[in-house]
Amino acid sequence: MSINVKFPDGAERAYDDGVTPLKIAEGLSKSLAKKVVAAKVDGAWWDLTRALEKDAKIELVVRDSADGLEVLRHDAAHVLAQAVQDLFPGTQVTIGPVVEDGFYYDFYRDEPFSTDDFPRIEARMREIVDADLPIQREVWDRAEAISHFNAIGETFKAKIIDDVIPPGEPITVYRQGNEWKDLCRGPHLPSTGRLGKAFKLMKLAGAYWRGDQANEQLQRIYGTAWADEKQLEDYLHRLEEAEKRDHRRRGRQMDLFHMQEEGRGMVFWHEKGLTLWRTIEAYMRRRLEKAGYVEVRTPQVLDRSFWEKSGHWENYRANMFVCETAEGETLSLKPMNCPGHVQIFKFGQKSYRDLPLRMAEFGACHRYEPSGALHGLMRVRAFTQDDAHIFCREDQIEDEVARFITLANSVHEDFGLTRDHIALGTRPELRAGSEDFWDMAEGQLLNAARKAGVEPVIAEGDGAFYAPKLDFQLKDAIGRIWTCGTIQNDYVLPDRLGAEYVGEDGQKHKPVMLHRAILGSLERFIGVIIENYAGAFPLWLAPVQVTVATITSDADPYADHVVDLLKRAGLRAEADKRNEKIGYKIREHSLAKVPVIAVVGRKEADERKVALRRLGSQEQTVMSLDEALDALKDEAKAPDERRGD
RNA sequence: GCCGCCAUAGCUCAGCUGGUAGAGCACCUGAUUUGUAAUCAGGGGGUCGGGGGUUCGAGUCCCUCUGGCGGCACCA
Repeated sequence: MSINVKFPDGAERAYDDGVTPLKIAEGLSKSLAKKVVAAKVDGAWWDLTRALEKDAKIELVVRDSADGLEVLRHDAAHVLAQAVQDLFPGTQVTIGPVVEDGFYYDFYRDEPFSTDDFPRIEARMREIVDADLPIQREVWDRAEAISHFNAIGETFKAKIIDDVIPPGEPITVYRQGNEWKDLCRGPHLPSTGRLGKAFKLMKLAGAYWRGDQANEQLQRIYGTAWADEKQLEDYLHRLEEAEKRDHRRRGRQMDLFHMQEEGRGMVFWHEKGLTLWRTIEAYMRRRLEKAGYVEVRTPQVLDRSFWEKSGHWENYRANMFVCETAEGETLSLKPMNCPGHVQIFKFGQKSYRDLPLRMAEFGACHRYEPSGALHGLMRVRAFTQDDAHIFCREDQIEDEVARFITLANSVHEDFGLTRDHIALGTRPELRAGSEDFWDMAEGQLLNAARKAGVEPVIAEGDGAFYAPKLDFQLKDAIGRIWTCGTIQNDYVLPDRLGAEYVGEDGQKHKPVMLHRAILGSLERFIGVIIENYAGAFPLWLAPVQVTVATITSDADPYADHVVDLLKRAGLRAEADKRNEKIGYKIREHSLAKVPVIAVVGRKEADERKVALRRLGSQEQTVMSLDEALDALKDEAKAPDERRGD
């Protein structure tokens, strides 16, 4: 009997019964046989040494493809697990999946691991690779597998079979060498040698069994693995580059902000950082005003009874900063702006003619975040949202959401961020409202997104407890994804707080409230753009736009004059008149990422000129002062001003 | 909050197995007036995160607290 195999390019060949993908690869070319790590048979993963069972379409997966890397990383996880169990008897294995750029394995062991153990573990991993242990797939009986894993003390594996693997699905066990084996879906390499040496253990972390805080605490070892050493080096290099962009480091270097012990999760904004803030805020105000928003401001601290009415006391108390007065009142700092906005909406009567009412606030909120969640500017306890609530009729929702998507896209682009995708967070497990309500609310967001020409990626269960949401996932200059911007269609809060408007029919109706933010919070967004631009802000955002550097003190009065004119032209300019060489000044301001350095010496002063030098360029352009003022004034326009919108 | 790691001058870091703190940059002073990514010389600066313990002796070892970092959990 023979087996007919179809290749992705359409070619077909016949093979003897029992042929394996590895044999097929060997028959095609030597180099392919070397590079191949697994196969896909009729679209399903297939081990190289597993015989084909019938006619099939086959795809050979090579090590440096995305699929191939996944196989390598999965094997690396197994090699890690074997190494750990060799070195630390009594350690139980749990799960070891592939993640972006690498893999991890969760272990259960009484004694903690230390990163000091990594060299030993890596060395043992290399021995396992060198030994080139054969890896074999075995199909086990379900009950037998459970009792076997229990018998050898691998209770987590037994639980996986019991709880996770649906009955009827085959139980596959991979044997690595003679002794070691692991429950695994596969596929795996034919032998450990094929993994190669391009792997490295990266970090150690705590994790919970099945992600639940109530369960056993496990120890997670993260590693990375690549097709070859070059790729590994490149990856490590990328990590270093990303670290250099770190907003916490750059924030310090550029004197933008700092944080200190007594205010965990609270930011001290320095002059330059606040300049950046104000530039962004001013830009947003222009955008919002043009988009038909009104701006309001609501109180920082409100009585407990207020939060009881809004439902926050019941649902959000754990995250609220609560305080008491000498007179015995209990108050809370606002964790959100929405209930306050409803009060403004409710003040006086609203008519359908007032809708949609788009109410914006740069709202300073405080939330008690768990200490372990705090992270630089990205996760803080005091932050300012570019918040707004759009009160509208149900039939206006889709249009408003679509308009919002358009606005948010435009804003994000102006900060050099490109959209990766929009996520639709659907009903979470704990939620308010009926299934019908959720069907309707999710449908509205989906339709609205499509109306704006976007097909959202579904994020199952990611919605808020009262409403589904659309989250903007943005990609920065080095390809990292950040969530900035969200919109939710809330039917619950306006109802709960008694917001009403008078409709065309003269009757009272309940408005729907769209919670939305474009930047998210100013803090976090500034963190994101610091990393996106690696501190080298475009001219319109740079805290210091122009430094006028003198060559000798002869040019000091002229430098002051130039700075004065630049400031009058609306530019943020400083003079550097220090008694230093021009090379030194250039170097310093270049490292400080000042976009334009204007060098002035005696010659420039005499001729009323400046020599402009742009960040990242070695060239100097000498031009008249007036020319330079005009040019810089124009270049420093914010993107919206440039467009004239 | 949980697990692991870390905490030395303003910053980046050195300080081996315990023997009473060091570099570069920054800062201050002086000299130098300089033409496009670091001018030279001198100087000041640290209760080694806090507290406790072991020891003749602790930056170094142990305990504890605080904070930071990396994950996990959380993230309307």
